[in-house]
Amino acid sequence: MTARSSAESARDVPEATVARLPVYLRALATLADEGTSTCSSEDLAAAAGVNSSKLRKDLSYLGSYGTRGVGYDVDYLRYQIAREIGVTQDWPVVIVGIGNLGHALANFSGFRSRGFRVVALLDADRDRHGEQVAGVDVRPFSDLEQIVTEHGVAIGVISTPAQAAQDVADRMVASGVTSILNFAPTVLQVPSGVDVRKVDLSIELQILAYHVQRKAQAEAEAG
Amino acid sequence: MTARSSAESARDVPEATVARLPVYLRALATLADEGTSTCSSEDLAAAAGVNSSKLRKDLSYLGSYGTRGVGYDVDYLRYQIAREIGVTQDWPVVIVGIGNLGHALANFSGFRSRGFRVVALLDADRDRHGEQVAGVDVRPFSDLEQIVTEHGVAIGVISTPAQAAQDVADRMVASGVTSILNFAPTVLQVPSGVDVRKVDLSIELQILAYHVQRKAQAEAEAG
DNA sequence: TAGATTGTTAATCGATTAACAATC
DNA sequence: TAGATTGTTAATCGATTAACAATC
Repeated sequence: MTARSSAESARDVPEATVARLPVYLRALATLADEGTSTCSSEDLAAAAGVNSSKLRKDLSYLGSYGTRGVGYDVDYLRYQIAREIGVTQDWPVVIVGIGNLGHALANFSGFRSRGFRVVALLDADRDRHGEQVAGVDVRPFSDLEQIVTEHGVAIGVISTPAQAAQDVADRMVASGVTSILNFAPTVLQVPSGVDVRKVDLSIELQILAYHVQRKAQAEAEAG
Repeated sequence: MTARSSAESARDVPEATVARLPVYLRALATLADEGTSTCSSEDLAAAAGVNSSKLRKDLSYLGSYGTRGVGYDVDYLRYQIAREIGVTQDWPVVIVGIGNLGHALANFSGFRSRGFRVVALLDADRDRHGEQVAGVDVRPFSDLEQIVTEHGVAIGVISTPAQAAQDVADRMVASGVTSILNFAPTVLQVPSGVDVRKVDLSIELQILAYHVQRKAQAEAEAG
């Protein structure tokens, strides 16, 4: 619909690349902590666990931030990637479902250090209201809309049981949340334009189990 | 090296398909709970959140378990997928790092119901030893090798801080673990033949942040 | 200049999807 | 038989990778 201004950095970073940018960002942070000020694509690729061709291709979608014959300035590249992802600012996040997992998420230190700020913890269970987790009050789920509006929350985290998740997602979307990280083991239906990413422990384990079984079969056939 | 016996079910299920099989399995379980005994690829695809072409293509790698003009028998297909993944048996799992997240994982009920059994919880911190979490004793990390050998553990879960994770992975691999689910925010180096899957909260949030930012930019340009 | 390393090209590989023949 | 739905084909799309020209 809108003609893309050629002045702004080329959009249309492939999804696979977007998913790796945070990995590069972390690898760069580690290199910086170790006192490294310059690195080659080979160095950074090794730290990120990818091959250097892929790394250079990924970075090429953002711009030309390296120097031929020299490599990349760690701090500079770090800033450019952070800017591309959008974590030079802080994102307010709301967590719904303060059970075991919700507790762990609320206490997760990586939140704050990586560009996110937990502005509210919500739970449907009255008995939890008023309780403090990681210095934040647990409040009624019905406060969702007010909190989202007040803090301009765009990202919601769902750590409720599966049967509550769809309703929570619906309420989040209705309140203005456009991106959801779902830990509940269920498929969420959301309108187009809303992004959902899911983290599912038992799915991950089942994928691993498949490979264990396959390796065992391969051995049985070889032996 | 070994000629594949043509009698056994065709191996070489694409990785993308393997990652979806557990999703289908869960959707089938939901359908079964609702009393559905037969479903079309359209029904199952909707429940799994994929399109039906993809579903049928995925299932075709396992065999021909449907009936043209009719659909799939829910229980039968469920068993066939469970068998393919390898979750008709129970897999012993060890969790290392019993902090907030480790607690949540140990208490996770989906473990048992989905083909996994937590046989040990290990932590380097003496103060936690003897503590019980979800009915399982927390034991010293040095017990790892004995436990892996005794129970034939192939799958290990790492929920330690980042700086401990590589050492834990090394010790797991040395003990005989061939598949690792890593919750620590660090890239693990493992020998070939060992599978690692990682779950990383801050990476997931950053991917969402990127999309929120992109949507905001698109709106700004349109408006 | 010579050596090093980026950014890009082009070939390859794997995944998705629509369409439809096979068949219940 | 007619209608429904699978399993498969083939076209398309997106991701990966090696190779190398550009250039510091």
